[in-house]
Amino acid sequence: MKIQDNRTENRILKAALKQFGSKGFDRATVDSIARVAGIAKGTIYLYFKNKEAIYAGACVQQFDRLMEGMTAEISAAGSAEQKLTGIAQYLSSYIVKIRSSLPFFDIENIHLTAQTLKSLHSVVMPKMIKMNRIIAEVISLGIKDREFRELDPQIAAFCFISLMRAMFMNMMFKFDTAENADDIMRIFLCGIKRR
Amino acid sequence: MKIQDNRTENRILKAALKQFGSKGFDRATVDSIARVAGIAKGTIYLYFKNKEAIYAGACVQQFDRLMEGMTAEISAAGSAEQKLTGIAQYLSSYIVKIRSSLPFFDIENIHLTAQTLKSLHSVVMPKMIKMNRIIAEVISLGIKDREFRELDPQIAAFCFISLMRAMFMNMMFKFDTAENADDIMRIFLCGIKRR
DNA sequence: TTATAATGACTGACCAGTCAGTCATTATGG
DNA sequence: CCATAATGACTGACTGGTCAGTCATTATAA
Repeated sequence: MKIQDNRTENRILKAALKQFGSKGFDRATVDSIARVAGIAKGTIYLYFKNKEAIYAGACVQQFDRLMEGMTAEISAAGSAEQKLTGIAQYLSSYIVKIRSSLPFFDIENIHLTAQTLKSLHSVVMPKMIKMNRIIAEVISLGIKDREFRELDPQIAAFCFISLMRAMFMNMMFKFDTAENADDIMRIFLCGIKRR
Repeated sequence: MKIQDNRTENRILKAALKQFGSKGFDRATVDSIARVAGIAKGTIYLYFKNKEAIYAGACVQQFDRLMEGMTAEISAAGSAEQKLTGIAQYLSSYIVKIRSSLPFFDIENIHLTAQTLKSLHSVVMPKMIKMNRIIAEVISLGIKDREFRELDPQIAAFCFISLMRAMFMNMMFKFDTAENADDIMRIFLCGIKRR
């Protein structure tokens, strides 16, 4: 009962990720989330106030997991370039793991959803800003070490994240990613490295 | 029904762009499109088979307009770098013009929608591929002129478009774009230029 | 007068959220 | 050790509201 609490909530979030990921907010039904989670619809409302809250919950969980893995990569030894490459690889492996729910990570989709569903904005925005800051810090480090040229780390971080995201979204629709990923990374790194 | 009233169809598409742009496919109602267009709902169904067809129509119209403007920039004199900068500026001005409907151009949103609404996929995909090819051709030119280094033009084009899109989406939510745009362009150009 | 264009009330399907009731588990007390 | 009571997690039929698409009717123009 008490212990199961967590299990049930997690089952809901897992099902929600899958449903929202594959169908988007509006087309995923609470019924379908319940069905995938293997529980009754009513149960969901014991754990979440409404549909938006389910979405927000899944969002926060995923962002937190991503952030955790990224910070692990950053604290590993190596140059700034190596850290960025490490993050890219980590993201890549994570994304493969949750492949079928990938569209959930379409940040612009989150943006859009957050715009429509006001309550999401306050939950998701800080996470996105934090993620940008974490990358920006790595780039700052690279600039200080004269590894990268002098540029605005925030903007470079924005480019990094945008390219990552675009690449993964692309991966969804074609299946020719492996070598492209390196090429894209190279363009980005050439763009910020000292020469 | 013989000679379709072009004016009415255009009013519908214009209203559709606004509604789909600000609310997304599912939350924009056909009623609201009719209201904005200043006609009755039934009239819409004289011009479009269903809601999807309205979306597809607006999509195609916007892509075509964009493509037209881009090819104009490309045929202007100048280096490949100048052409790319020209395209970026054109896109920027276009986007400012249709500001309130910007999310409509969230390509990943289209991706998502297209996945759910299979019929869209076949309409939108070729346009996206064509857009990528147009940019790739400019980059190929730059490589041939030894302006850019040897790299896969398709992938570089993908990076260019991804960064453009991300930038414009960002513009939607913050308002600090003007100078950022240059910085982002510089990172990209450094990434592909010969050194 | 006739053909065509436009209208908007209506329908049927769908879905978020509710709530009265079930049942397995745990607590109590004799 | 057993019988009864209390708990609360879980259920799913139901409701109220929304919206895409239809069609009988009306307006317009030729």
